[in-house]
Amino acid sequence: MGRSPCCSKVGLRRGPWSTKEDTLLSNYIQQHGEGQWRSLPKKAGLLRCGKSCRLRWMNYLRPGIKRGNISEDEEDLIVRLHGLLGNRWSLIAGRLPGRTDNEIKNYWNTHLLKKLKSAGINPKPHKDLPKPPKVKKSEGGAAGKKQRKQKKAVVAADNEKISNQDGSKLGGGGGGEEPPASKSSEEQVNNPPKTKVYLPKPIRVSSVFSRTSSYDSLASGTSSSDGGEAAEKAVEVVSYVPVEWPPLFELEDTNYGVCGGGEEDDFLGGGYILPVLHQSDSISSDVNMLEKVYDEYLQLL
DNA sequence: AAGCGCCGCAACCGCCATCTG
DNA sequence: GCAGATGGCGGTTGCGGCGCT
Repeated sequence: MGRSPCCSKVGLRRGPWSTKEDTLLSNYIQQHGEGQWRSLPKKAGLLRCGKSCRLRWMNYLRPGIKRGNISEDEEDLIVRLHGLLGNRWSLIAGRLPGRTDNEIKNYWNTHLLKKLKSAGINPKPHKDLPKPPKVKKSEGGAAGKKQRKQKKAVVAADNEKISNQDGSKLGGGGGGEEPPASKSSEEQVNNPPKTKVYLPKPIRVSSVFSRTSSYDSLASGTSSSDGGEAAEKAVEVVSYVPVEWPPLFELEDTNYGVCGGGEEDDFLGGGYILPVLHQSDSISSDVNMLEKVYDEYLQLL
């Protein structure tokens, strides 16, 4: 590659992971939890750098990871989220339970980019979108790394919430992702993070729009990233034209659908994409959460 | 069957934010 | 306030598989 190895230490293995290495890593993390990636390889008996271990775990070994077979609905959502968020793959991945940022990034670069281009659309990478401000330093001071873990745990907690409510039907995805070392959701409730940016909650969504409507909407302006102004962006975002609700997914998606419908906010174009929960208050809280998410983004943009 | 080129994906790298001492 | 450690993210690379000639 011509680059220097990420780890100064020589003698570390690189390249594809063997099943034995996977097993070692999985076993270690199951026993000791995530974290301490630097020291993890040594403790786990792996000749890998910590970063490599983390990547392998996050993208492949973590429970609940879905591999391949990205559905049209997921694809549609990716396109739409990319229109909204740009190349913030981790955020996009957060909306797709079981999908990793790496996978989505690859899928975008290999499939969707071509698809969009072949459709006469030139989706710009939205690099010129103003980056959302990073999460401010913790106000408590001592929050520290815990807060970052909390940030992650919020997602996990949300996933858990969903899975608890719908019986963990998310294909082992969002609900299945349970960072062993993350704080309990209880703790999240007691110590809500004071982050400015709400991490998107991985949810399973139905496609609110036809394929063409997504691509069309992209073509019609979402990709016009040169503007980049907040209002413009907002207009672009809400310029998606909703179509009639598609039938809810079968099986694992039976509990997810689309709420709203452009009555209030047009997050992701015309309707909230929300888990259809059984508890009405949960619905409203999620609506509020998404409102916050979207409002935050509008402000940031 | 062999050679070649393309494509997809796993993995790596650099950079940045944050925490800790 | 500073430096080192750690974790996370996005961009990029390179290998292997596959199809075409």
